[in-house]
Amino acid sequence: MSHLDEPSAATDAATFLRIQEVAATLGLTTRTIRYYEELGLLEPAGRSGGDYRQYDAEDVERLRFIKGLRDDAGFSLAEIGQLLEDEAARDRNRARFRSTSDTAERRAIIDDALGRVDRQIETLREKAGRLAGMIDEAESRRGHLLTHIAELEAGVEPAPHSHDRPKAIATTATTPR
Amino acid sequence: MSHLDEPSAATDAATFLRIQEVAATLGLTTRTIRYYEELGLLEPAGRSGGDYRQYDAEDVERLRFIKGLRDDAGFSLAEIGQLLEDEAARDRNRARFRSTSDTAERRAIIDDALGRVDRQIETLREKAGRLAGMIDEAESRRGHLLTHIAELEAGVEPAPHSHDRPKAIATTATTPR
DNA sequence: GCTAACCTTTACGTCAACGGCAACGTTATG
DNA sequence: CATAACGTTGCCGTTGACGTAAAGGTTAGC
Repeated sequence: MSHLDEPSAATDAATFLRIQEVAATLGLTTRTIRYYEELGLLEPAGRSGGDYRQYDAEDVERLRFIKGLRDDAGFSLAEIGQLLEDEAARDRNRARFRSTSDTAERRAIIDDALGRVDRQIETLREKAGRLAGMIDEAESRRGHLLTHIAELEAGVEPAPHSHDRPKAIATTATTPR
Repeated sequence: MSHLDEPSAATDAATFLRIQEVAATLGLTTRTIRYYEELGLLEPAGRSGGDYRQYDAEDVERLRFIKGLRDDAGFSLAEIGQLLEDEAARDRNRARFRSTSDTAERRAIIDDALGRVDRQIETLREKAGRLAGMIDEAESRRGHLLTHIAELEAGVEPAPHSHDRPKAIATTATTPR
């Protein structure tokens, strides 16, 4: 650590993480992180003198979000790329944002970002809705099972009811497996 | 579920669908359906004399459920296999269920199925919970953007703040979003 | 009973999402 | 300054989830 950074450099190195540390915190592999970068899903905050990737807290958050979209929401990396294209554009906007003093333009940029986030939220809500539908369906099946139990409890005789699966087709010799 | 089976079985063939019809109704390909069968995710109700697969309504429902688990919940086919191993076992149980008159045993079988369905529901709820968490997170980001807009509306002048990303090393990387 | 449209199995091809080397440079530490 | 531990790019391998084509057999309509 003989580099000349700053006079009061105590937490310098701590603010940046190397790829292995990031991978460990998030439960990913370094290969996966590099692959995501290769796909354009993220770009590390910086590089060291020897070209080591340096990640900051924002990068880690972004990766955590990506992992969530992958594991929790089940999106493909291509879809995730679509959802994040937004923020990538926003990152590029930040330079313009800082370089302009025009309040109207700043407002426009933020409005733009807001629209993108709203699209993200809607996409997630859509998925959550369909998932909720599936849960309802499963609970319906559960209720049906409970009904069957109730029938048994009521002392229903094992009558030879015939609402089971019909034998087969009547064309030719049916093959009962 | 189904009405009484009339002796006048004119809709015999109609109750069974061929693979292409199933694929069309569900928006799948025949290849996909055969592949799922190959993985043991389902088994068609029967075969015709010429070995054509014959699907009934229950099969279609099962396939729709599989598709939901894949698309809506984002499970892998292996995970889906785990979740359905349940129903596969239940199917096998149905034969025993019908063949026994022992109420206690019937009760045991249904209880077993109930436990499996409960596990399915819990798995789905878990996923829904994590998805809800992500939505909250996204909404939080949205709120933050609104705050920024409010600041602009309040007439905050573009002060030369210097908490942007430096080229190499930062002092305190508090990520303002 | 002929033909088109559908089905069967078998097998190889493909694309996404990584895993796992090799060959080499960088950083931390005794 | 030696050396282990970690990083870099590059490239090939693998697995999951199918697509696609071949070489036939089946079913439905005329």
